[in-house]
Amino acid sequence: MAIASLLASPIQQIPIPLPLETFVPKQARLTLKVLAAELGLSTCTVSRVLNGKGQQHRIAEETENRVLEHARKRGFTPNLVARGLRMNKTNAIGLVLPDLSNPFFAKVARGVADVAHKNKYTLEVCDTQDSIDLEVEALNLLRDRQVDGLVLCPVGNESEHLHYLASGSRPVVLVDRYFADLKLPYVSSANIEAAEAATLHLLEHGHRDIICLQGIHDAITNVHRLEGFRRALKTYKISCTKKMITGDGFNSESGYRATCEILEQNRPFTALLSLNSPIALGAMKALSEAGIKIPDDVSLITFDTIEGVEFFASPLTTVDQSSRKLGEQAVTMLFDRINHRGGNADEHILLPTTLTPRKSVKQLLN
Amino acid sequence: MAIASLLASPIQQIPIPLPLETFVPKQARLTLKVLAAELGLSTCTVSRVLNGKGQQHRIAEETENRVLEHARKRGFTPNLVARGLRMNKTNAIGLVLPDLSNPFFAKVARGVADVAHKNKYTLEVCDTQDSIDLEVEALNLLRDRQVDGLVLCPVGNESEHLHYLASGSRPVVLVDRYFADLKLPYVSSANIEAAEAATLHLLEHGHRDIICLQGIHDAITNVHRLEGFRRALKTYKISCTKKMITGDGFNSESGYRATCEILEQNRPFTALLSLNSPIALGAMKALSEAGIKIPDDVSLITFDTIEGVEFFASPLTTVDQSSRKLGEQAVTMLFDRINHRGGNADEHILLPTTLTPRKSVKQLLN
DNA sequence: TTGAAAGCGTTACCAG
DNA sequence: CTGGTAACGCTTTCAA
Repeated sequence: MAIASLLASPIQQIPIPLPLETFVPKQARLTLKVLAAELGLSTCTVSRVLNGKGQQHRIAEETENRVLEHARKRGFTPNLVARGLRMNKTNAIGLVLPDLSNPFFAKVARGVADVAHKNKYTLEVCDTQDSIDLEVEALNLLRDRQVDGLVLCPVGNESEHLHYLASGSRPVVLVDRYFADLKLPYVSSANIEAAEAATLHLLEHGHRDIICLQGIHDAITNVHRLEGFRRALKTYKISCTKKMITGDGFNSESGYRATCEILEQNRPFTALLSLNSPIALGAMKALSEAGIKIPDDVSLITFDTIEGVEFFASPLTTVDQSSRKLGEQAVTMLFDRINHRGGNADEHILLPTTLTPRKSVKQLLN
Repeated sequence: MAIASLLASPIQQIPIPLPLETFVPKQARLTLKVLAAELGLSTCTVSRVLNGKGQQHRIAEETENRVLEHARKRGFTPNLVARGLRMNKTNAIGLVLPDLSNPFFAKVARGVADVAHKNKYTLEVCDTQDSIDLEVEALNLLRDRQVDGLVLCPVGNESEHLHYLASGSRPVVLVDRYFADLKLPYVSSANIEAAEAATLHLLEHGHRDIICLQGIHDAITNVHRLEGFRRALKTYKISCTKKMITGDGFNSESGYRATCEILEQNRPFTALLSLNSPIALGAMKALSEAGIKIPDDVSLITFDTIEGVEFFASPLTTVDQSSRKLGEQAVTMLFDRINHRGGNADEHILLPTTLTPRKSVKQLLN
């Protein structure tokens, strides 16, 4: 019917619906190709100019200016994924660490991020939540994403799953924790000396019954800190018994539990050495619940500082690592390798630590 | 000479050095193509099987198993950069925030990281170091890297450089700080109510001379917290004068300076409301230097908690945000958009906060 | 049930 | 001084 009436009036025009893409022209993404077309040049010329290789290829200054100007006007930006594929280089590095919400690691991350940025690199971060499975997963993911290198702070005490990294094609640098049998460069703190100094500090203040609250048993940082602990004791001719070491994790729960236990068991002690700050916080909780005062009843030194420790009822004496610097150093070493500025698997850097005496260590008279 | 002697003994064989790559065959990367060749199949078949589209394309079960088995044996892993280019989807999201080493943001980051991981996404993190220039740079970088979406915690009080994000093709969700005139979804805390509750807490304890230590003036979180402050005062029929608000940054320096100033000027006050924890720490430093005790001489409430506040000489009463949840919520909203599960620019979520009374607020008798 | 071939946006080799 | 063309490793039509 409608058609009939239309046919009856041949003058009337029937609008022919255009295919949708004609209405909404599929807004071609602004690529090198369209840029080149608009300029009447080839993509490679445009590419060269935009990458500052104009001189190198003796491109006419006028052409160069035209390209630059037009690219600016059109707001062209290169697709870094395409570039990454082509160049087999993504300009991204991976950072794998156990817990971003732990201030120590957060500061390491900040250090890594800053240096990465200075080197025009992007940072792909994976939080492994203290799980070795997630760590493996993260490592695989970042490999598949073709990152140019990796800063890794491994969790746990197994290095089995890491050995292949040593022979991999992309450089890896460990930070904080590492493994002696692993052929990878690392940067960490001088933990032996740090623990030794801390323990000596206690000993010099007359403490003889010291208990060390440790973290993960086989973690190298833990092993080293224990060694420093023993060394100091030895200097004072004290033999280090099993009873003087307790705890099983770098978290506050472990610190809390361990402290509760030694309290229940009535083990004699006048001082605690805590191997990181969450442990110390846990210990303090246990002590305060038991009505035990720091430093009057028990002295305490801990690794790693805590924001605002100076305002604690008993400001803690701490052994501070340069957390930020650890990150900076690690990623600097990584870039050395990425850019083939040397660096081998035996490059091991240990940053110095600082003992900051506050008010948590009592001078015993004896 | 050497040549002459060589010519003299024609029997002697002169080893012709092979080009290096003949010695070390350029170990072809294990790609779909070589995998397919090894199997005597086409790349697309292999691709389909490996992407679990075997059923969909009715690929013979036997073929499928052969592919799977062989891929496993050869340890094939896909190049995600290539896939990203092809699919125009990188499975990466960007996270832009002012300072990773600030525990609040670190926890937000942790929240984002966890949810991103659950969704099989990688996180590209940029620390803007509280600089608007770095923020712009980060935004551009992540755009060029073709991230599928962005969680942004903007710095500063200008939103000029962010408006274009609203009309961009990739979704963006703001977290913590946002701008009223910016058409972007956000998740933040119920700051007005939080500040109101905190101020009321002080008022109920008899405080009438309260000074608010603020952060960045025009930051929305700051504006809202001030509004809550004023609301509470109004309830008590107190007019809020300029003298009751001071400070100019969300950092400890600002808190320290501001507190020193009001002390020097002898402005009367019995309580401080600090708008974040670094500010509070700065204020405490100033107070302690002046020999002023909390809560005896001055009461203090601060936004955001501090690790171990409970062990402070005067454990601080705090207004706590669910920092981790902020991150989780933001990135959840982001994924809704990335996956086209709806979500519009007007989706604004404000998470509730908690007031935790400790010992830093004195009950005044009057 | 499988394959050929195009194409994502770059860069780089080799010509001219 | 500039351009054609072939990759990079993958996915996806379309065809068989």
